[in-house]
Amino acid sequence: MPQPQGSKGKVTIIEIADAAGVSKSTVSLVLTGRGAVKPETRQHVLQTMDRLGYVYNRGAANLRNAQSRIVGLVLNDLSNPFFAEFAIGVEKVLQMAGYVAFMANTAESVVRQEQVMRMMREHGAGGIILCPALDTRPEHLDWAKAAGTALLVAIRRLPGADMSIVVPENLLGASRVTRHLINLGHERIAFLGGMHSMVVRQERHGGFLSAMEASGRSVDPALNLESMPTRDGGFSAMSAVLSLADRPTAVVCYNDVTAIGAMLAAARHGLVVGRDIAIVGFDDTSEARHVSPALTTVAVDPVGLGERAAALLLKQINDPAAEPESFIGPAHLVIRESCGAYQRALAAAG
Amino acid sequence: MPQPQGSKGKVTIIEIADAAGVSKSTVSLVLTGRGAVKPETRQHVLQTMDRLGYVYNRGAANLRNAQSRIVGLVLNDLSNPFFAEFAIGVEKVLQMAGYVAFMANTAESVVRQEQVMRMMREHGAGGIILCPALDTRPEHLDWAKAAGTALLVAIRRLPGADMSIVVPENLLGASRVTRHLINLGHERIAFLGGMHSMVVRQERHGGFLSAMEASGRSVDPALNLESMPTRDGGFSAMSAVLSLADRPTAVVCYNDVTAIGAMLAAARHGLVVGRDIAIVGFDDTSEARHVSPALTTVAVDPVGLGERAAALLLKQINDPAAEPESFIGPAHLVIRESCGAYQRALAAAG
DNA sequence: TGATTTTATTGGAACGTTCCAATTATGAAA
DNA sequence: TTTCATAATTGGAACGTTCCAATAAAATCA
Repeated sequence: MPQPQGSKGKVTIIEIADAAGVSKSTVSLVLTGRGAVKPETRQHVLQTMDRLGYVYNRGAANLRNAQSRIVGLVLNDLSNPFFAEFAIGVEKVLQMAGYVAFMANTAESVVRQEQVMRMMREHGAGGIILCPALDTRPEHLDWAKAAGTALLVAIRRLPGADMSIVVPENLLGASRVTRHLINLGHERIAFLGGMHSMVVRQERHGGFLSAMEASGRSVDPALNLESMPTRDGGFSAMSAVLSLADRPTAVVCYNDVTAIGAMLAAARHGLVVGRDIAIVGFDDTSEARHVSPALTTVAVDPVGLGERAAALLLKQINDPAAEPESFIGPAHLVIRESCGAYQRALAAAG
Repeated sequence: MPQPQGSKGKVTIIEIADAAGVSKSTVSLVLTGRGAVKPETRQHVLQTMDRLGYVYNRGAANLRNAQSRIVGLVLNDLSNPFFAEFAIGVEKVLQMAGYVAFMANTAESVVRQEQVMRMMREHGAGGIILCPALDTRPEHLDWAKAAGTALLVAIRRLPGADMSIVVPENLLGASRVTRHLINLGHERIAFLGGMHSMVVRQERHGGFLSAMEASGRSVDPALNLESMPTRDGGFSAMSAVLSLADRPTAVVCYNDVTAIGAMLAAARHGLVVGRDIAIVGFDDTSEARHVSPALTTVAVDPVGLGERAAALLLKQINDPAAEPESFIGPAHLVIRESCGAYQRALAAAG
């Protein structure tokens, strides 16, 4: 049985060498560009590769020199556009650096997270960017130090783990948007959404508290409500708030999706958001812009965070001795309609 | 200089063998589970691995048996939530099958697409799911047949390429939503958005035409407008339509994002969408639900398409001789407010 | 020209695994 | 027991690459 060219058994460096009449070492040299090889030889080898449809086997190469140029990206929730944009940023800089990325979605499951990270390691990932699933414990990540694998935690800070981190300025962002509401004259302000076990909530709620306290406002514990970080969660938390005897006049939400749920609930109760009640979110997802009234929120540039995370990881990979480093991404206020600032300005002008 | 355990040089099968007092072959057997090995031996080897922090080197293993369990996922636009959800579906079934996925975003660039596919191949991807960038030519994909790599095209059909395909029922979906408008009594209906070179547009426009013709409506070529498939594109195309002397009463848009742009333009012209004019989209992205008025559109279940694509690719990988296979995913009408059906029903009832 | 440096090329031993054929241990049948 | 069959285990040759030391060819210098 004759073997049709390139049908099954991949063509190797040796076949290239034979076909081009040189040694495999020479072919390797043109492949890696490391040694000195006569231009005409290089040319000839190159076109032989082209002719035979050669494809470089990095697995084999890595076996010897261990520099895989693969990194893993592990996301807790890809269905959230925030993480999708984060992924875009990560992938962009990796691609430019000649790396390729494994990607996995854990859907908040620590066991899936464990599985995919192991898988990625087995396949030779030289580093991993992890957006940790909800109840990830720092000790779950100890293998990284032991194995010398670069590991970077992003978006959700992992308390107690000393490694590189890329997160947005949750505290400052939340305190800014709260201060904005205070400046608009609100006294009773609620904080709504997210579960208290979430670090991100702790940070954002911390920012909320600090702004409240800085302005001398009192914080009513009845106005601090947890919920799942979903639209439905926001809806029911807001409904609960509205059934209170002493309603708040403004609500700071854990993130945009809970804020949108909260807006729905407010509308259902016959309130006009932005006039009868102020609602603000966090993240500035694209939905924030399109919802009606448009949502006042805090923008954190997920693409930029992704780029930063990737850049930091690459640095860590290339210099394993480097100290863990942190990047805290800026968070700026985006004023739209849901806080009522625009209406108030109109009223003031009129 | 002593070598601290597990610091740099990864621990190999041989070190496990030595530590456990067996041969590397035995270790390999417990690893692959292929041969017969005494339960107690297996146990002992297993815990030795655990103790020394062994991680399986699949690269090395693949060198010999070539079954990489890696597949690539190449997306033309991850920032579009539609593709993010598609990716979720793909990744889910891959993960369940014990595969790991490379992921890359081409941002509609064929050269990036070429690069990442080559990269993935070099890293041993056994198959690739490709959502092709805009002007991908079928001949760009010829390497796949030659190299025997499983390749599946998703979402955007590639005319002239005979390979497995997973796409939604664009034609039927568009004809359904058009028929819906016709049933609501509309006579002059425009088709708006997308460039005519896009296959998806051709299909959707085809569906539009077939519904129009089936109902005896005449189609005015002036009511067929191209635009970039973006919000801005939708906005300007809609503006152009509205400046026409003989305006349409309904507009079928290429997809949700152009439809949302069109809604903005209509509102800017003082029209109330759903009352003064009907606007419908395609895809049922999450924005469709949240925009106001909520967008009537066609849902195509991107997660399901992703799952199907992955399943099909795995099948193809495991049986390379199999014929190319196609899956055309269902597309069903989602009636919300922007088409005015609800108002019309109210009016009829009152 | 011959001696010397520089530039190109090359075999062969790794790298961490699997697989085959060969060997040894175990248990059942005689 | 001895004899077989069967179950466990093992050494060594692959797999496709890189790297090192060694060699061959070409260029430079006296």
